[in-house]
Amino acid sequence: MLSVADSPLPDTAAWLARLNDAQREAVEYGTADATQPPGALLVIAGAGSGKTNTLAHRVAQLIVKGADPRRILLLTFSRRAAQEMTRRVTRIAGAALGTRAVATQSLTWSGTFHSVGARLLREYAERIDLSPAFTINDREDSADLMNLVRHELGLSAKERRFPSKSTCFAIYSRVVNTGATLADVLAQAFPWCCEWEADLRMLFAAYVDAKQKQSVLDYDDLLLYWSYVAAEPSIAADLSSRFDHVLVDEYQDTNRLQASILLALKPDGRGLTVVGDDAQSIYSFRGATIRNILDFPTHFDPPAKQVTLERNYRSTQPILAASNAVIDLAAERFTKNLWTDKASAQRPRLVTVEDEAAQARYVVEQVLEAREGGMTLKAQAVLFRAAHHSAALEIELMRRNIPFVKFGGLKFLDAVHVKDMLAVLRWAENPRDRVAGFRVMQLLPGVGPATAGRVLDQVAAHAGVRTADALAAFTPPARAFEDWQPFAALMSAVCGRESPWPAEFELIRRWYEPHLERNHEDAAIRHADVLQMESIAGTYPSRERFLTELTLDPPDATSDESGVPLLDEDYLILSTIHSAKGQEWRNVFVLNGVDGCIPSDLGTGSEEEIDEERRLLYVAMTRAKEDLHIVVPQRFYVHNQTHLGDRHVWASRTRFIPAHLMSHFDAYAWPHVAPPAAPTAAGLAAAAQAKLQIAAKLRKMWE
DNA sequence: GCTGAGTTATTTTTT
DNA sequence: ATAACTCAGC
Repeated sequence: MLSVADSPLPDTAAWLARLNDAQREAVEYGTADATQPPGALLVIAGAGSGKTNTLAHRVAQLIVKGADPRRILLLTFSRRAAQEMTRRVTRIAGAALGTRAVATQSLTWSGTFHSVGARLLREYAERIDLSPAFTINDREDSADLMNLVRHELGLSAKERRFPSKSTCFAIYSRVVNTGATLADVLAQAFPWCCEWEADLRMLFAAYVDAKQKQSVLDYDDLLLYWSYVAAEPSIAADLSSRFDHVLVDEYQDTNRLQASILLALKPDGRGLTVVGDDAQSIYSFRGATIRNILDFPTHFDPPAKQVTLERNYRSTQPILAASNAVIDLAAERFTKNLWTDKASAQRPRLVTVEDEAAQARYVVEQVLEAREGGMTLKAQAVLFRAAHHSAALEIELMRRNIPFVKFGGLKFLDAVHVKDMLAVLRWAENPRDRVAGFRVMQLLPGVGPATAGRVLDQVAAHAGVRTADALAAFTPPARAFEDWQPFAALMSAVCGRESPWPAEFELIRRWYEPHLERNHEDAAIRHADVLQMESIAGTYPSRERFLTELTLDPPDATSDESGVPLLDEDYLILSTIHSAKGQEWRNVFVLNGVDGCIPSDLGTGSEEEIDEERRLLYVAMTRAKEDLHIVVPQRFYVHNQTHLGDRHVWASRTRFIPAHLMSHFDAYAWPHVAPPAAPTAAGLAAAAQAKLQIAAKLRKMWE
């Protein structure tokens, strides 16, 4: 890793001077003349090594050196990363370009794979026989469509229960994203569904057929269609020539399909930059494969240039040492070791508490103590493996009136009332969208699946007739008679665009209000959500943009979760580990550092799965800048995990921190039962060993 | 054919 | 705690 010799500092622009040598090498590689894209570049960037900053500087450098920002494609995996990246590129390039900052306004092709895919597909739709007015189904919608198709095929009336709609969809999605066969996916990830292989195959064929007939795409289709477009000879050249530079963040989380898109865009790798960290690959359940990043260099001839960022700017040395020790036990050898010069006497804490309630109290107490010491709530975060792990803590926080925001878990779009409203809009936007129509009509009392199905068939049969007219002509069942007229009138108004966007939203809301009132005890709270939606709707230029962007970039939570604080207030961060990727906080708590949570009981099938769980813990630990607490409840309450009902289980410390790593931690019990004066390493090791053995024996009983 | 009550099974993480 | 399915009653 040399670079100083190639680009002596005096020649380097001042705005690059703050980067370290490796970062600067990554930024400047092949940019002497940005109109001549260099060969492929792989940046292996460890946690906290300034990855986003480096990528942002590289984009800025390309622009400074003459690249056209409108011809730069900047792809990230998550929406949050996309926003952060765009923000930083704009700021850094703005500073570097001075008065020419206007140029950065044109960095238009920046976003998640899915959102960029959606934009491109709308442009190319006509040429691939796809309606440009296609609507996008989120996961729930897709599962609903799967369900509809399943009933039509008669797969619901079997002796043994068919997999649930979301399981069916998860299987389908995995097949698409990994490119593996259905049989392999079932065997590896869904062994309990193997017996349904033939039926599932039939179901998926019908599902694809239904999507095409209805002009709806699911998330996977955005990638799938894109990859086909990119491979289509008549379009490929046009598509790849519109981007001089393609930069990809979080490359370790891309799957086969995404890699194929990149290769189709830049077959020889010229102009292609990917950044990632193999040690932070935690999305294999979505089909992400670590091979993408490991094999990247050799895809090209000559092989891609590789730069490794190993200096960590985030965490103290003790935190980093513990994290390195954890990841070091992975079966696969990793490509780097992080270092820092941030000294600290405070080792990460490993705190044993009695149960989840005590865990919640411990976190609250520590958070408040830190805040009294001057650390804002926003500088602190609580991380956990699964969204529901924070339930006890959320209750405690509400009880004590501590504001918090939760990332991951329940989504705004998952709330029934939000979905109802959206279904009306989606059906108006795309009359062929059966899921939407199906949902809307069943809001009317007296209309069930059968009636709704009949109406949809009639609408579909009279292709030429406007949906609204077909509705008006329909004779509803007697019980739905009163409500039918206003409903038909509403659809007529909305489909006919009688009131412009966003006024039509209000029309729909007024129609929906009585139904909301009738169907929900807590209508008032839900109504507030609908009103909030209405004001959000007003910020979008059109119904189509509103629907697309809401599906791809959903807001995080509904307002009925007590106290979604205003943005300028201080609040504690609660987040799944997955959603915490790329973030950092001064004070980090990791909940349930227990076998069964990390690693999850569900993910201990194979060596690869276990290693992925290990990387999850690594990601969680490396989020901490100054203080890291891993909390280990001894007793753990399990909900209906088996047919035995709720019960307590005795948990043992996560296997990822075995006895010989304990020297990296301050281990103590809370509240202080016995003073942790000098817990000898041997004593701790023996205790841990005993616990592990008992836990293993208990598990063995059922094997 | 619709609704609501009662029964039974339910695998986490995200675009 | 919830979704999905079945069945009795209208």
